[in-house]
Amino acid sequence: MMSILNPSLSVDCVIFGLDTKEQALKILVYERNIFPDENSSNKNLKFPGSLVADDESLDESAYRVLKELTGLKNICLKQFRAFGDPARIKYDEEREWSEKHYGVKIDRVVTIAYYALIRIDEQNPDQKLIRDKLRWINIDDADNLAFDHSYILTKSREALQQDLIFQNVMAYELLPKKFTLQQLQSMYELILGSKFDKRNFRKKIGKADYIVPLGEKQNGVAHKPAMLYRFDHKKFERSKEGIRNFFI
Amino acid sequence: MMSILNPSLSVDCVIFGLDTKEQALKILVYERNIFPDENSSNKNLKFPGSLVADDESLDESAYRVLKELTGLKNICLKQFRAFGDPARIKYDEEREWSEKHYGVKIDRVVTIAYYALIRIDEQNPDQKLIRDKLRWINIDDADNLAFDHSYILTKSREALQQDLIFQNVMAYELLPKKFTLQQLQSMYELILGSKFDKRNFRKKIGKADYIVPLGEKQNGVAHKPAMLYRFDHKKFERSKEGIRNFFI
DNA sequence: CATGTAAGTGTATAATTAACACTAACAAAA
DNA sequence: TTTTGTTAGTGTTAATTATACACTTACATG
Repeated sequence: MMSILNPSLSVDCVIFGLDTKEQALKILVYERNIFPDENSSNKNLKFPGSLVADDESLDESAYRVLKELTGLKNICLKQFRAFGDPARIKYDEEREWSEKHYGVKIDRVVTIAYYALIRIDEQNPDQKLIRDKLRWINIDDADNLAFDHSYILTKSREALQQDLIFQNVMAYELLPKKFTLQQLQSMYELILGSKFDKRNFRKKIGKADYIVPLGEKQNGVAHKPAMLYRFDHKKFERSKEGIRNFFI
Repeated sequence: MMSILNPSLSVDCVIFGLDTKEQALKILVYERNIFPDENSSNKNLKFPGSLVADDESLDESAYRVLKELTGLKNICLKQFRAFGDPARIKYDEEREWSEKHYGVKIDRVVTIAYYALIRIDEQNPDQKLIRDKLRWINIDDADNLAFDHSYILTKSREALQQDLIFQNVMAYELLPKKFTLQQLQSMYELILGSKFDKRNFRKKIGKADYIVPLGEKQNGVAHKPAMLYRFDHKKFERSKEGIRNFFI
């Protein structure tokens, strides 16, 4: 039994996925069909989202969306910004689609935006649950999305970069359970959009006790096999308690 | 002519004020009288805020609040978080007050929170405009505020600290036009809640070209007069363009 | 067994941080 | 006019961290 949806409040989820094989950062988009002539553009693509039910918190709403639309759970969502321009809904077609979709009259909608990080991995059973209207697109191709979602994307990426640099966020969700240091470095590079020196990177990693080497190596690769590592969540949490001594 | 207020959307402004004389960080609160027996507690105190009008953006709404309630303008507001627990309104008295105040039926309200920084300064003419229901309270005394405003305060302070450390935000709004390095250091210490070494602090400041010494010194003080400095906004903006080279 | 490919490793230099104590300049009081 | 109290202002050293840079190793494949 669904509660009443608030017609002026929504949540939207920017879901970043790291494609380790393609070495690409992608986002999950929901495809509608409200502009039939625009198959080549992104006007039909939006982020997974929903109006907020009157008895749920914003976080609950975001997790509900994620679960309903993608089947994903146990992933970490982070609220990063509210978007409330009265003209966010740009086209009549979009408003009509929304009204039909939610069954309520819609005027102005303020959306609370979240981002999440997951890995794109065919071995990952969760992936099967993603519905057919959803698909991954490369983040570099994600211009001109529906509503103000391109702007939301820009802001989400800024927030992610900030969090990655300064808070060491949950970016490890993006990697497989066992990963190589090259994959780790590549993740940083993809998110931050810059390259790092391999040796210096590994020196830093060496100091992080929460990146722990398994005894194990890659196999089946046509080159020197890399050591596999895992991420220790407990040690990570403990390390984050360390005092910040930065200023200015 | 006022537009229609959205009964489920509000903005709230956490306004930090630096009292240079008292060396204290304060916040601006609005006093109501809905719990007559609670003069000693903070249950009657809330942040300046308002429901959002249907034709204004969130930012516009926040600036309107600020101007209507305090007369302040030209100060920088920063959105930092949305708060949407359905049980944010804790007491019937609060709901009744809100309904009477805004003249609409109120159920669940999601608030978008902003913070701002200003200096508390009797020479500052803006200060005269602050209305009688508003007053400054010391940030350390600000427990048990109305609604979830104590929680909002905690989060706003975290956001401010983050922004101060990592972005070098507009904290210079907190200082008088001409300030001493001691005042500057004290501002950092009050916001971040820790102490710094004077010499090391000044060494860092020395590298920031946007803190420029006026030729001038303090006078009338019963000790060696300090050099006065000013803040150069243009140089500051330029310096922020510098590439961030942090990672991990 | 030759080839291609990514893994893995060390050092020297520069830059930054952290810790630490005395003298100088003023107003007010004696 | 001298003394006292108070805050301003200043430099060095040692430790840590950041940066730049090139060759050898281990595997799969042909």
